[in-house]
Amino acid sequence: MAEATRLFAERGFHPTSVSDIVTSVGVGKGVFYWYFSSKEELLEQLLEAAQLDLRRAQRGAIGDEPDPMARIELGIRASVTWCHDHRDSLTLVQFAATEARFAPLLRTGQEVAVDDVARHLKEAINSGRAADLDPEVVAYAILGVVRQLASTFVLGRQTPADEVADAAVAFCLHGLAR
Amino acid sequence: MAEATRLFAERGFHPTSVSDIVTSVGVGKGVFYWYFSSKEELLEQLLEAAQLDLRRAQRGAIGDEPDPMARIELGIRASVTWCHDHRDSLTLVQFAATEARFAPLLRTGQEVAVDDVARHLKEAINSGRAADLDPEVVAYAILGVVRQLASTFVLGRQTPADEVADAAVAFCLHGLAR
DNA sequence: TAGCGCCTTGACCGGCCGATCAAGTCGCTC
DNA sequence: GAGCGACTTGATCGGCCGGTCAAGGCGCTA
Repeated sequence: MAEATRLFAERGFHPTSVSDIVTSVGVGKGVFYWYFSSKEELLEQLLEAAQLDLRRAQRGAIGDEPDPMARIELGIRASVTWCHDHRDSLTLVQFAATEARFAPLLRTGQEVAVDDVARHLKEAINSGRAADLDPEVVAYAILGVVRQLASTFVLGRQTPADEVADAAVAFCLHGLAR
Repeated sequence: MAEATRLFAERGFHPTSVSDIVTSVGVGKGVFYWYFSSKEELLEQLLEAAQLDLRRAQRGAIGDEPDPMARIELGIRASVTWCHDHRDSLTLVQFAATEARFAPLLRTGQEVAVDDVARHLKEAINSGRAADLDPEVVAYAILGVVRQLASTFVLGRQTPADEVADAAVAFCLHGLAR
């Protein structure tokens, strides 16, 4: 339920009771436990759906672009846009990452995404278009930039997604030195 | 109490009860409420102490280095090292950032650190040593890189702090493109 | 209309947890 | 040693919350 995502994101997972959710949706508590076996399972499903959706957005944006550097850029842009369009999911993911129970689930999905980026990077390094750094480390660094800029500027201030994406791409590609 | 930080970090804030803490420390519950007015206040104090300590470490590392680019590099290295030496505090900060009650406290401290970096950046840009990007945005991007690399490699795998710091500096300074 | 299974309700339960507080203990001063 | 204030104890309370369940609607088939 999208409504549950909103509530969790707005008030936090622990402070939001099952009663809150069902009241806000306008149903009885039983129907909740008919569809989900527990409050935690609901969160797991929300997280899985969010990850799936993000990856679909990334894959869609990349399409069959042949240039590995362009693929990375398109992925970054798609991620920022996705964060813009799914603020609540982003908040939820960020919370879940701090809970030992849910962290493994997220880590798995994150590793898949990182591996993807790292693959493009290896290709770019081989063709001399990218610096010869550890692709995995760089992939995590990119993830960090996107995460931080998205949560500060997209979530916090209401900066337009494409401005944020431009900044993220510029920084990731060339760093700050001249 | 350092013990409380450990417990919160290990099991999470909400799942750790006040009883857990006092039992683990080996005192009665009353003594807890003698020193802290609530469980939340304890967390606030832990967070404030952590932020203060991190900033002290950064300031100490930077010293009176005249070169703005070198100041930024020293700051990055000091941050990674601090994360290495205070894993529990880092975990705690990451959690607190996702709770609406504590986020403002953290944001304040974060803004101070970001402003610092942004100031060095402006200086570097004026002397032509850094690219002409928005200093604030770049400062947040650096923060994102440090955060992500620290939590993945320092917290997760047991990568030595200086290796992680090297990678963070290399990426932040020159990006991934060649 | 009788019977049945899917879905829904919301009062209720058991347990936990943050917070309180009456009852101390200990060390200090006069 | 009486008195006092700083500190500690742990039983106890009130409330909340995840989860259960007996009861019933509602639509279907026969």
